Amino acid sequence: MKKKVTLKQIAKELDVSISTVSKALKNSIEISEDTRQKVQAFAKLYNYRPNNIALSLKNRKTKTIGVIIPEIVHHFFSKVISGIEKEALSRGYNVIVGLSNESFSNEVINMEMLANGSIDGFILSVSKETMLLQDYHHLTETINQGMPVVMFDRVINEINCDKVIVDDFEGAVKATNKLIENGCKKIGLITTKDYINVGKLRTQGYLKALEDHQIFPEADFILKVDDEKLSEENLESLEKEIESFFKANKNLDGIVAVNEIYAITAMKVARKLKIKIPESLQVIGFTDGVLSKHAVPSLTTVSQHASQMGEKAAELLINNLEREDEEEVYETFTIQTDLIERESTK
Amino acid sequence: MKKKVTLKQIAKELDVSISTVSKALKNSIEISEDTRQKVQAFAKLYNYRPNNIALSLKNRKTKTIGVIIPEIVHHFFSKVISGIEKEALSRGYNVIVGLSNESFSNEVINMEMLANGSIDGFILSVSKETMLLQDYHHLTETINQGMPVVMFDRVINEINCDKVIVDDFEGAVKATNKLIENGCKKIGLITTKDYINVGKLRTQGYLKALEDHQIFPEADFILKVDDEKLSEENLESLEKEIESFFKANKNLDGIVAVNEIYAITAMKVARKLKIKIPESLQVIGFTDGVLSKHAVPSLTTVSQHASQMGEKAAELLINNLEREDEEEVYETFTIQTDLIERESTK
DNA sequence: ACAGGTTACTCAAACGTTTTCGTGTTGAAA
DNA sequence: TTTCAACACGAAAACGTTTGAGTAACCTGT
Repeated sequence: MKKKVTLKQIAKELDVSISTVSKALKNSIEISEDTRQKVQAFAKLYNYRPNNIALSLKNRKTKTIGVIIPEIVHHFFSKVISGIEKEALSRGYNVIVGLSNESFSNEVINMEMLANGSIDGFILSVSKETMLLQDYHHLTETINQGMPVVMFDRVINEINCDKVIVDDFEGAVKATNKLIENGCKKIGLITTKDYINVGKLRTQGYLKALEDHQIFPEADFILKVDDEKLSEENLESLEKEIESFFKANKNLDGIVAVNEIYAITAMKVARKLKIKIPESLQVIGFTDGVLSKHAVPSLTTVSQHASQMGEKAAELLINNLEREDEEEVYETFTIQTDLIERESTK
Repeated sequence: MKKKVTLKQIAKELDVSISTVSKALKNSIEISEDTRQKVQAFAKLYNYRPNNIALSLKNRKTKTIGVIIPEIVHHFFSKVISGIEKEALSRGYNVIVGLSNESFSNEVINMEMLANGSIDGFILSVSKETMLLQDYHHLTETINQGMPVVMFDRVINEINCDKVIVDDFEGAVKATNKLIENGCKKIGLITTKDYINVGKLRTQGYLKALEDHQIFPEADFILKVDDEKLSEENLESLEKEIESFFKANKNLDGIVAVNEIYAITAMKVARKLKIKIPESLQVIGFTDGVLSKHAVPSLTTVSQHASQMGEKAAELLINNLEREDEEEVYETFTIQTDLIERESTK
């Protein structure tokens, strides 16, 4: 077991100073051709690699970015991470992830753990609890300490930083328009409670599209799912809610759902109620995940280009980190959505 | 913007030495009650937090573990990560992820990036390409340098380190037995090429179960999917392969598929061919992901307890890191599978 | 009054780098 | 022979922390 070799050890072996070794490895002209070769050969032989931690300490930067997300077992978020990772790797950065599990305190703990020198900047999407509590002190504090932050998807408007968001409003408009074009007259919406920003925006988009087509929005056609009681395991309550929603509104011929699970579950319930898709009910979801692709019928969906979001977020952060001048102009980048048409619409 | 405060700054402000500040904050008895209070108050006021990087350098350990996986947009792997994260957080460790994207060179690059001091140990599942090439020098080298490694799921037997594996063999036996119990006579297997270890083991389990019940294994009943040409987007080739497999073996009444996608696709093809599930064909998959849960009919599946795998892997690694004595006894921990019965079997 | 013992601190080294500045040796020009 | 640049290298500081060893100042007992 040969431990990692350091400059000091090389220096001792070759009977030169540490500085000489360092310079030789950097091909400094201060060092004679002779010693340079000797040092480099030796370093290669012992597979010398500079110690990252020492470099981080010296340079006051770690070349690592911290990512905090609510959960990772989730197509959207894992896709965003893979986008971040891709961009990070290509620019020589590492990615360290923290999971908040939708909990405020976990989010705070994770950020504090990372903010003490471990990383150069944050990319994050806040937890539901944080949005509910509206307590952003951990965000303002880290930003105040001079650590750049990029928020994505679930962003906080009051916080002054770079942001990458999906054009949720426009996505919902597109989806709703599509259904209207396809002849739907009674379009239902399955959405979340309003404190989730993206749910709210999508709801607004849905309403806008109706308005544009002079369709009067029926309050009954909107189901706001209470997903407090909804866990990965407990999907039955969701099914029940949707089932009574369908039963209460038998004449629905189109559904916009603000996420994949809602859409898939709606299709499942429709099947149970012998409602034919897409003949008598057309369904459009959000988030182009595995479920949409593999469902039967496959689900028409609004793609949010999660990977692209991640890449953009990483790009903004790294640009910020590597910018010389300290001008603080924050950018909000909007990712356009695409409607991916599959079998659940005509 | 107030930058992070250091010991040195506190020392200067209070006109004491750095050591005094450090000791005062650690409640050392060497320091008088008076100064201790003064220092602690000041530190609290300025929200002092020790710099992690400096600590890492000093202690020669980073309290960070590196995780290398083939891809993250994948229910199994993201679940493993969440298990790792959970255990890591509770023991004060951070998690830094590298994605190999099933590529050997990416795996090597990622490992090299992290092995130079950034982390204390690795948890990894090797890429397909690595298994194919059978080039493990990056693994042996890091282990030789004294960096602990824990492999999970896709492990290399030749490498001497802690391992966490799924009892793939037994899982396949259970699945196959279940089908036999349920009255299936002609059970097909949809599997991968043999170089994927887990695919191989599951194939062996399938064969063992048949043998135990004196059922002669028909070579025709085994489909080895060539997933070189299979991407996330390109699922049609898979569908075609399975369709011709079904057409060539019309009398199949049971299917064991070694992963979720194969199983779901098999169900999709069956539906297309008007084969009723579970009446005339029963299907069991592996990996209890979202697809299994939400498919119609929902899929009976062999659960691998991915999250538990992650936790165990992290536990093994951290135990190893924190063990005083250097006894190198490597453990291989096997996670038992569970058969989760749903609608795709009788 | 003085040895010996507390008390409350400071010093300095160490972790592994990079980099500025300093310095001894050489060779050549004056 | 003197002077000065060029060359090749070393010393030391710095990043932020911890910690063992060193040291003043004071107190206690005889």
